[in-house]
Amino acid sequence: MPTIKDVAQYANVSISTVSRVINQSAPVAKDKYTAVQLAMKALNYHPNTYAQALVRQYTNMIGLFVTEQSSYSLGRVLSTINAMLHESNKRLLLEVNDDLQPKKEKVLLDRLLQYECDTFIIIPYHLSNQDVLSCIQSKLVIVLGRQIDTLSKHSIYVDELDLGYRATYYLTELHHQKIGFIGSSIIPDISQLRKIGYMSAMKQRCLLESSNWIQYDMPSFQGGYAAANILLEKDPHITAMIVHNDIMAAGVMDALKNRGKKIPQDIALIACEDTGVAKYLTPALTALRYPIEDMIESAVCLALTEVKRKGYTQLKHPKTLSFIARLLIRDSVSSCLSMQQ
Amino acid sequence: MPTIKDVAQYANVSISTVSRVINQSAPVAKDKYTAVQLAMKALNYHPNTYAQALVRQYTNMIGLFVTEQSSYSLGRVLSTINAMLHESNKRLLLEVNDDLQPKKEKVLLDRLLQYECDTFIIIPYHLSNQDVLSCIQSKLVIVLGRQIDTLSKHSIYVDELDLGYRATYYLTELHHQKIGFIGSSIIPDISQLRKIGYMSAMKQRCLLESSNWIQYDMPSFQGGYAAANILLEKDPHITAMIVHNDIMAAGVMDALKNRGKKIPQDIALIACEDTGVAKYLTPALTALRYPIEDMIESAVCLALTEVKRKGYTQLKHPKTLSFIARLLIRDSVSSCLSMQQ
DNA sequence: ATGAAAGCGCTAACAT
DNA sequence: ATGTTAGCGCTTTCAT
Repeated sequence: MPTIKDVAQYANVSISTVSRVINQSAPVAKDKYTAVQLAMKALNYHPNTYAQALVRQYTNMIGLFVTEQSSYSLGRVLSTINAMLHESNKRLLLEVNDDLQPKKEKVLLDRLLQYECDTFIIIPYHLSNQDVLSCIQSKLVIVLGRQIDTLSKHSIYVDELDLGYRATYYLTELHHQKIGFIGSSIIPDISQLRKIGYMSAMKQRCLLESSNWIQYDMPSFQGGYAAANILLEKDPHITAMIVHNDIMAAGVMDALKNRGKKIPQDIALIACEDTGVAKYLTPALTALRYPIEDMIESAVCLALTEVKRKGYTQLKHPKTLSFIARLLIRDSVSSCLSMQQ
Repeated sequence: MPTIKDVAQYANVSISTVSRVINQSAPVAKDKYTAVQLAMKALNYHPNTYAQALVRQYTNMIGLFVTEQSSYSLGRVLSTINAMLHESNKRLLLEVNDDLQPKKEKVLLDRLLQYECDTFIIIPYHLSNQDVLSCIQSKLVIVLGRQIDTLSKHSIYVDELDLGYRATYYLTELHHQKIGFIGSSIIPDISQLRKIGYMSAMKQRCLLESSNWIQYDMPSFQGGYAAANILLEKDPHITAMIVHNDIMAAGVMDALKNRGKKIPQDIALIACEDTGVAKYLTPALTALRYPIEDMIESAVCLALTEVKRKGYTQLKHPKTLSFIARLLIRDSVSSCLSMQQ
């Protein structure tokens, strides 16, 4: 690999001059300027980012922590971040955990955070807010998907209470009254908020509620399958279910099929998260979808504005850190009035 | 951030001694050793990887290029790589392209390759082998999913001819004779190999083949939808279809449904790639699945053994660079004999 | 066994 | 406008 010295030699100038063309940090005479550019091209020179980072004290590297099979579609998260970082000429250092490895989450997160990134964007999954805070220490970290008060300027999240409320309200508008709620047993915070929304919508519509209608399980196909069966054992008269996510809902659908229940004729189904498979299910699943792209965009804006360096295109600070899920109406919900009772 | 100097001061030793404890590169007296360790803990010291990289001339960083919505499940790829790199204490620098941005593929790949990674693992998508080679130059790159002769030691791929052959053979065993073939119009190399496999299986089973049975389109839901319609217009007597991937197959299923054709009773369906949604479709889709985990494992082994550094756990060189897809039999194929003609 | 010092490739402050 | 030089944090000779 050629170094700045090689370029200087080739172009017959000092290394400072080369540095000046690279960074456009000071005026350089035209002839020397082009000579340097030619030299760089001829030698296929690229500045060593490690040497730059060492002296500049910033790295142009953003650290990202995500979990596979979390509430977000990994592909959307990554390609959105990547596109934005590309524009800003930043690089992405990635640490991915597997959703089946809850214990590795802290280890991997700690590992990532010890690296010399300018900022970190993390999407915690199993970790509690408390654990997240303890990992972060004094580092510059943007947390996605959690509302953390002590990190109010740096946490970006979906209003889960609103999400639960709206899912429920939508069903009640279609005259459903006996509505089951299936939450995730491993991310109780989020399910808790949604449940509050669910209950407040039920109350507002003057509907009864019953603990028989609430069930928690793993956010997996198997979890959904199990939870749906339990729910229907407890109360066979349920006409609708709100399910933690689409994967779990696929399990619910399988359970309903085994019991000879048709969707949406016998049971309406709505998923609180669309990880991407919802539209491929039969019937296509009505679901709430996180505005991932917007959230990521805000996160990256925050991340980049925090790292104040000259010459950056000033990114506008996001107006809001709280986002609203969008209801995607597909084919798994119909009016209770048209149901085969 | 504390530096090695701070640690040295705190522990009352020279920075050389601290370096020796960090790297275990030379014997250090017990008392000083523990003093240094205590100091590192007390100051929460982590060596600056940039400074290390600069002097060592290697970075412990692996660059990865992938495309969202490629033939591979991004999540599986990333979490497998990450787990392996974690064991070897390497970091992952990621560049992701979007499958809808074919032109950005070269730009992003070039960008990645100019960074100071020890090795690169790339999974090209739209790029031709020729383009890939021109990007690589003299860098240490492992290519996944392509059989590139001039890179024979560094390319890891699935035997696509075998894949096409086996998909076809499986259908013929179930007495299908008029078998449609839907390929991808944007990755013609792979479809071409599969088609050769398809034709050779047809020939071996003494079956006719017709150009009416072969169709190419975009590897998307819409592409599958369109291709299936064209195929059935050309020959309504087709009893089975081999489709490029499961997403495309979902489109095929939609087209068939609109035409009142039931799967597998009227048409058998098999996908050449399972990106993760196959099992959620109705009926669950019989598909061939790339052995992603094994391929990634080989890629990382190759990548790490190429970077020869002392103290590495010697990873065994993979025995083979060519992999065989696995047939996952689900519910979208039944015997032609049992069909409603 | 330990410390002093050179140097990895670069930027930036200082001369000129 | 351009060159000289110190120093970023670390590893690695080279002395001792």
